[in-house]
Amino acid sequence: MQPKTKTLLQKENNFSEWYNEILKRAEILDVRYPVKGVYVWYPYGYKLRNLIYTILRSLMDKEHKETLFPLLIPKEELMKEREHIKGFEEEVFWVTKGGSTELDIPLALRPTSETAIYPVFKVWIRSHRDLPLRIYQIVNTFRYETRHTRPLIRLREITSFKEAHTAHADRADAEEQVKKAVALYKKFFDELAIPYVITKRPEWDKFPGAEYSIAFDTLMPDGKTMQIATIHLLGESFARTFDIQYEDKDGSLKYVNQTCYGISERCIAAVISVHGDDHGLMLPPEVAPIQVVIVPIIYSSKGKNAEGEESGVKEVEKVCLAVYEKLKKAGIRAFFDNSVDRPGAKYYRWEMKGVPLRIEVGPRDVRDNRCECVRRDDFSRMRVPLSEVVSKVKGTLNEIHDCIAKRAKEIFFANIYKTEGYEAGKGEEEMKELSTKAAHGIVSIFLCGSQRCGQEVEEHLGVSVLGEAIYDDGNENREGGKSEGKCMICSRKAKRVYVARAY
RNA sequence: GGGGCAGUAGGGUAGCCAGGUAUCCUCGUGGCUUUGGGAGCCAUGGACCCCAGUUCAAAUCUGGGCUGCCCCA
Repeated sequence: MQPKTKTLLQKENNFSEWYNEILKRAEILDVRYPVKGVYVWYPYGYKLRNLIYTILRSLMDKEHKETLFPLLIPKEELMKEREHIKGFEEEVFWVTKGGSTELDIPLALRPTSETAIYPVFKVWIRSHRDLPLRIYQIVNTFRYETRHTRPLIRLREITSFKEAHTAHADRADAEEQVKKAVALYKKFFDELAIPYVITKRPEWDKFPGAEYSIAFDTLMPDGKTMQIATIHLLGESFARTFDIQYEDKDGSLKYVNQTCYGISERCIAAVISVHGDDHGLMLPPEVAPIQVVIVPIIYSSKGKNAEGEESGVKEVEKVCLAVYEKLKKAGIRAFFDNSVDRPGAKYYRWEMKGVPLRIEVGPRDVRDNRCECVRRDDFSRMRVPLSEVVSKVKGTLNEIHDCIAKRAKEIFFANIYKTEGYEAGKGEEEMKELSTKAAHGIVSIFLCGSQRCGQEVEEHLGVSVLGEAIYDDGNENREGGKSEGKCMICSRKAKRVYVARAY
């Protein structure tokens, strides 16, 4: 009856430990592979990954074509774009030998694919009719991280990098694409019920080679923000480096204008961390590998009937299977847990794995022609007549999505602290308060664009500047507030900027 | 980037200071009894991160490597 060693986890008090335990117990990732910063996907975790990426794919496929470029990039290509390579140089894995023969040209394992893709863009793009060109791929990329690696978050092999690359006839069209990408990512994270802020990264923190970078950040339970998506306007810099030109209607040769944008398995880390609780994972129904688990309650403690146990067992199983078939037919990912464990053990197992809804069927239910449904998000229990199972389950799954989305948003926005005046942080006390707020959330202040002021704030508050708040319109949660003010350091003209401790 | 700690069965641990017999829990397997919130009993299986050094003898001491974790910047 009493749990002995398998105690509940504590998400709030010790997020780090909670996170590692969850990955293991819910069978998402096995961290025992003997190479630093690379991990093994368990089947259950892999299924979760694929369901999440199915959503992403279907969003991408509307306007992009999926492709696949090679993992290996010759050194010359990788080194072509100066700014770009400066940003990655120290993180590149090199293949320098074939067998025992030293390679003439060292090959890089892609840290990202610009330099693999753009030489091909040069060949593919000839006329204005080839534009806009929008492609994407979902691949693994490699970075020699020297800092502390963390499953799904800081990896040496990113296994699930969705990167999109687009080429356009002019800058206006490229900028339009940036906006579309932002809208697309919004939809994606809304489906995952992950809240976010969108910012324009400061000059000193943009993607190497980009004109500007836009990023989505979410808030982790330990109060640090995590970047979960980035979108870059590349302009003509790569086009000039890789000589990607097209012939315009008037016969003139012009450089293309480019964008690129990406999402990695950090989005999975976000789903796990934002929604999970002390019982384990809590998956949005859209991406749950198992949406409904059916648990049979074979005997009641006193309910063996006179004809012997067999008949009771069979009745319960029959009803379970009937429910299972119905749900399956309705396109719901259901699982009938007919294993030998006792019911309680099954409850704990499937709660850990984040299954949104559990259906229990016992002798009493069979007798009354019903089953019992228990929600993962609030553990509420309801009795459902067998004839209404499918519609009730569908409705409840939708409700669960809305509830966990709402809960996640409330927590998120409760942890954004907005200042209005440039007086903010002027005195010791004020600075202290901001610092406290920044310790477990996001702080919104006014800053001019200079790196000096940015760094001063970073040092004083122990934070990173995420960037200028943008694309706020249309989000009911970002209640008003001035968008322009005076820099809290130098009091020059400034914009609203988010700062936080970041991953 | 700087500092600290650790690695013992599938998982979690005791033992290490002070060298000699590896502890407990969980887990796996077989069996019987059980089943409305982590079942019980019996039997059984399984480990000292790697390389070198010191030593009659190394999980234990020394050096190096690999891997993991924590704190600070």
